[in-house]
Amino acid sequence: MRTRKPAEQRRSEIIEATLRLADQVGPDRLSTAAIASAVGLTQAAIFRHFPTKQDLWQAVAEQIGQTFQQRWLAAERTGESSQRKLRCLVAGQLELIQSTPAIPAILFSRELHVENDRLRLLFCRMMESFHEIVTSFIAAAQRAGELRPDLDPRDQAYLVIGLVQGLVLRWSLGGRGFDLVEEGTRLLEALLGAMTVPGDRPVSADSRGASTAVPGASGGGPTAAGRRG
Amino acid sequence: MRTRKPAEQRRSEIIEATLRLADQVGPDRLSTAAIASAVGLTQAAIFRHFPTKQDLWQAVAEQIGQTFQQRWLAAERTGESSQRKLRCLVAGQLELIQSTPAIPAILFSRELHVENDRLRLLFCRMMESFHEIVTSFIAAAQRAGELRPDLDPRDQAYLVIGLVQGLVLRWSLGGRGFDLVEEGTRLLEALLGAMTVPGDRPVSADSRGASTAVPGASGGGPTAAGRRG
DNA sequence: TAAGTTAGTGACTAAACACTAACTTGGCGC
DNA sequence: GCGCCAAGTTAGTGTTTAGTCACTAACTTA
Repeated sequence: MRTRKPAEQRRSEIIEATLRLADQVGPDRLSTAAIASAVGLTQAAIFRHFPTKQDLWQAVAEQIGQTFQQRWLAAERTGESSQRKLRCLVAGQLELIQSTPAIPAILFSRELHVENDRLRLLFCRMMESFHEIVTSFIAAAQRAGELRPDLDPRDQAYLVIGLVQGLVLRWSLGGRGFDLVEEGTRLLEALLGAMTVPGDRPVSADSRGASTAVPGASGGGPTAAGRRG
Repeated sequence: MRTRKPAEQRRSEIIEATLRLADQVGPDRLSTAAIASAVGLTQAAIFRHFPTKQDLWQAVAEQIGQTFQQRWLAAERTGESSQRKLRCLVAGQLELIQSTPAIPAILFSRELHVENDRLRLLFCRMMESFHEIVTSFIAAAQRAGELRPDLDPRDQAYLVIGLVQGLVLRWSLGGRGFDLVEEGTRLLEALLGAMTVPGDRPVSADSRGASTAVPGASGGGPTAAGRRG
């Protein structure tokens, strides 16, 4: 018994270690023993803080959910144009995933869904929330004349989400050989290009250079080295 | 020991059972014992046909790959317009996934990738092949004036793939509460709408009614039933 | 400083796992 | 109808897993 810490601190240490290891060995392959040794405890100590392993996953998922929602609110609060807000939202999402790659690993892991219905529903609601926000941004951009008004914003929102998810899967399968945020903003530009009348892109044209330096997305983190023009 | 079958037949029986069960319990949670009892053998018998479990997964993955490529070639061979070919391709992909839901489960499962690099590379190449085909269809449609020529076909292809993958994830997380092909063709229509100049959609307009009745896509049978001319 | 609480340990369990080896038998060619 | 061999069985192996339990050291407070 080396150090002794308050339960709350240990809890978050365990959650953090779980997130880190889930990426390395896979969520379902991850054993309590591996988590314990990463934190610097015995395996039994894990069960003092989480009665079962499922409870640990639940806590991990809730933390992910909170982090996501925080980001989304930040994107919503920026006083930018709706189209820029959308760029900010997508870039933020990709940044978060790039800095915590266990998120797609857990999200994609069918193991967790099979044995933990609560977890599946939690992720399902998260996706729905995200869809609602994207839809609202697109609808606002349409009303503001920034995007073609003849397309259903809810369907277009699914396209944006699919862009993110497809990109993350490709990034994940391909050994993470490219910068997620960079490629994502490029692809979003391609989609926004399609959602704009040809030869008439007032917002996307003059903001293309600044689109990567999204407010609230840089912030000194390991990713997003400020490259604004 | 009831019946005794030739090895090749047993092999495919085991592969089929593995695919079926991988969906139900999750690819990594799936044990050789469960596979054996599903086929009607003892657990040890599995290892007569596959030296290790990884070899079994390899065989499963190769079968999936072959089925996919067969479908893609079928879409390529239809004498339709490029835009219709694209619809056919996406619908076929979604049909295959709907009839074999273990495919995304295996594809998404990070477990398998972590311990089996060959498998990851195989899926990676499959995705690249798919991307190439979609790109070629889009480029051809642009040349034929069916789609806006001012968008990069490779990026647009990634959007199409993202559409499929995002949709499948949503379908998977949401307990498969909707028809994958139906929702997919609807969403593809939304994307094609964006890829077309507003008020000028010659191909998508007159083919919208027939777009769900894609050749080789409907059919009563589970897979590619007879597709007339 | 004594009493109570809490974080952590070490040694354990029962089940599940992939995989092996020696043995047995069904079905084929002849 | 007989011999042979591949398909299949029985009975294991060693390892890994989540979870338990009795115990103890450290912190808190009256």
